[in-house]
Amino acid sequence: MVAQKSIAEKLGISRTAVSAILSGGANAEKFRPEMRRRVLKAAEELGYQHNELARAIRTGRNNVLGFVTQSIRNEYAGRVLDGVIQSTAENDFSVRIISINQERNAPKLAKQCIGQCLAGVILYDISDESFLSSLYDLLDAHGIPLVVAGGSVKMEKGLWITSDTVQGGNIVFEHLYQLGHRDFLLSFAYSWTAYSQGLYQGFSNAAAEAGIRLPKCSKCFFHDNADSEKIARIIAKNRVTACFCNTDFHALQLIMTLQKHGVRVPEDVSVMGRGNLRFCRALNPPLSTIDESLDMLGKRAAELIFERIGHRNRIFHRESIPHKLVIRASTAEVGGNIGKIDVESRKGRRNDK
Amino acid sequence: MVAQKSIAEKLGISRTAVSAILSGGANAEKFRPEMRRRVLKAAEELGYQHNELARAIRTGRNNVLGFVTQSIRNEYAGRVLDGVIQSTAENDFSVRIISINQERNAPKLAKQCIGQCLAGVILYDISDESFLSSLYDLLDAHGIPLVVAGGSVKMEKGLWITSDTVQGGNIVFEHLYQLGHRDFLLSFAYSWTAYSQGLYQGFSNAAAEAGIRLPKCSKCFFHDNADSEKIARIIAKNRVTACFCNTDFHALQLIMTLQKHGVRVPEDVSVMGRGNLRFCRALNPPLSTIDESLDMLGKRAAELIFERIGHRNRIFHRESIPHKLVIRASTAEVGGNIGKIDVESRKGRRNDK
DNA sequence: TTGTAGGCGTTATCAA
DNA sequence: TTGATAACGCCTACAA
Repeated sequence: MVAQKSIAEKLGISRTAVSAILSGGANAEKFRPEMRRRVLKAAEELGYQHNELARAIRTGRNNVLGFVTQSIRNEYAGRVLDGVIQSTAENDFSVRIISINQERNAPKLAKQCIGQCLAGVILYDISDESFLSSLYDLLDAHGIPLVVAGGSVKMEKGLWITSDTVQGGNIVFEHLYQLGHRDFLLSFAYSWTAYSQGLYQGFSNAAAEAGIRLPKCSKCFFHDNADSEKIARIIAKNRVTACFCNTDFHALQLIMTLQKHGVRVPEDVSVMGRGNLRFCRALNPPLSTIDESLDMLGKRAAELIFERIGHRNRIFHRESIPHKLVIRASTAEVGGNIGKIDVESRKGRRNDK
Repeated sequence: MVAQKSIAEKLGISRTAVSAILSGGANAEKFRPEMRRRVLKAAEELGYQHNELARAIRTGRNNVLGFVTQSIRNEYAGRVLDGVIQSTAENDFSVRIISINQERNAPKLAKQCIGQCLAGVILYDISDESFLSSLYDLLDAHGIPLVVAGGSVKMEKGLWITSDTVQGGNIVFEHLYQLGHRDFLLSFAYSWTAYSQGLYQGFSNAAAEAGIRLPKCSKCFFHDNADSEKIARIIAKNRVTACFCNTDFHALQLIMTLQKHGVRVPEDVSVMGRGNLRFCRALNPPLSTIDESLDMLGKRAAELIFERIGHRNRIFHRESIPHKLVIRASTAEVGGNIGKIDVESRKGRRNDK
């Protein structure tokens, strides 16, 4: 390996000079242009490669961020990571992936992060409170900032960045309400998560403001494919005209099931999802959904770390990223087809638009 | 930071002893159990954390692999990365992500890899030959092995691992042929890639062996949603009973378009995709497809690097991973519905099953 | 069985 | 403006 030493020896100058010039900071300015040119030229000729590890060990800072997640093989995590990478690339940092399947071993994870001298750690989609808490403490003891992204735990320490779920539920309601819908079904998977709770809260708050008290059937959960049949039956029985699913996958399943039973989307029932996954636009009808701006989430997570690096005081910070409404063709105005299908179950329907 | 030095000072022993004992190898065995216990206990008490960077700089090897890709936000790359991570975790390595959007700057990338003392580099889905070639040379000069995964360039140096596209095309044909299909349409996006070429070759080879000369209409390419209308028309006109799309996304689009026109899948036309993406099982009908075993691809890529570490001789190695057939409900036996729909365009059809 | 000395490549500090 | 010295944390050879 060609190190600074080789250059110094070749030119017969000190290693100090070589280091200062190659690092290119304010120190390099002090040297004569002639000297600088000679060093740079020699470095080029010898094929010198800067050793980041040596720099990191000396300065005590390694320009690497850790990205911890349960699984990287889903589109959601990929988008967050993409945002993190964008931000780190701009700041000459790089990203290390740490995948902890179901394991929640804080000391072990902290050991990895500290051993690699990470400048900061981002967790995505991990919501085990005691795990997060002890991990935060362990890293904090070494001055390593931790950002929890997309988690749904309430903890009064550390840096947090989440999607604004309440706002998300809000804009879904507004969109559907403006289309004239008054009879809703919320079909949620993972209903126990804070994420789902937030969406529901945002939706029902907005509904309340609009003078609509959600009937019992409007909070309803399903978890697998089989249950989308159940949802379809509930929709038919309860004269529901709009359904909000908390993932695009579930919206997809529901649309397929509805269509199988001859229920048209959006003519008979409007359907919305969440995520704006890549397949949404390929569907028929293309799926209306809300987009979490997950790349922005990742980007901000990295930025929060950059802001914290160097400050050792414990700080509590929480911020959220708003959802964006993505209107496609799976949602439409209500009313055009009432009475044309499934007449019996709809005869008592009020049209309170 | 608590280093070995602190432990040595506290116990009044040499740093050598501490290092040997903590590293836990054969050298540790030489020390008295009593001594070992004392050191381990002190390490625990003081909160000692092993510094990987210092170890790496001393030994010259950093247990980190680089994973380079254009974009990490798609399901394909995520799966490969997942496989890489699995394999690295087993070997106490970790993974660094390097995202190079459209940029193909080999010297810059090599600099990053060398500067971080990476033990090896995996490229996924990058097919620029001159870029790959010079990157290989630059890394090779520093003894860093490079694995090209999923690329489609033919180059006679380095380590290569790809999906067995010919075999993939083969099993698609076999599956459809066994179902009685004789009239095919291949609808490919990115048709210029070696990947697509391989699939086509595998399919047509198998067809030739079965005594079927693919008619002109059997090689047909489309790139966006609008064109799936065109494909649907071609299917109707040419009495096609089975269609193979080279991505699940395109299969999805096609199915949607066909259904919109009242063509039933699989009763009227069988459709296959490639990728086994997550949405496949949520479709109606669930999509039959071929799975590339991308996690296996990533796993093998990492293993190839582990095998090469330490050997500095240039070597050429190429291997491929077979596709797996995933049969769902979008493919079915031909014949049940011939003549029932779209009679005009089908009346001349031969049933040569 | 344990300790000493030296070095990996870099940077910080201080002196010249 | 440049150089000498030391240090970061670890490991390896060799000596005791």
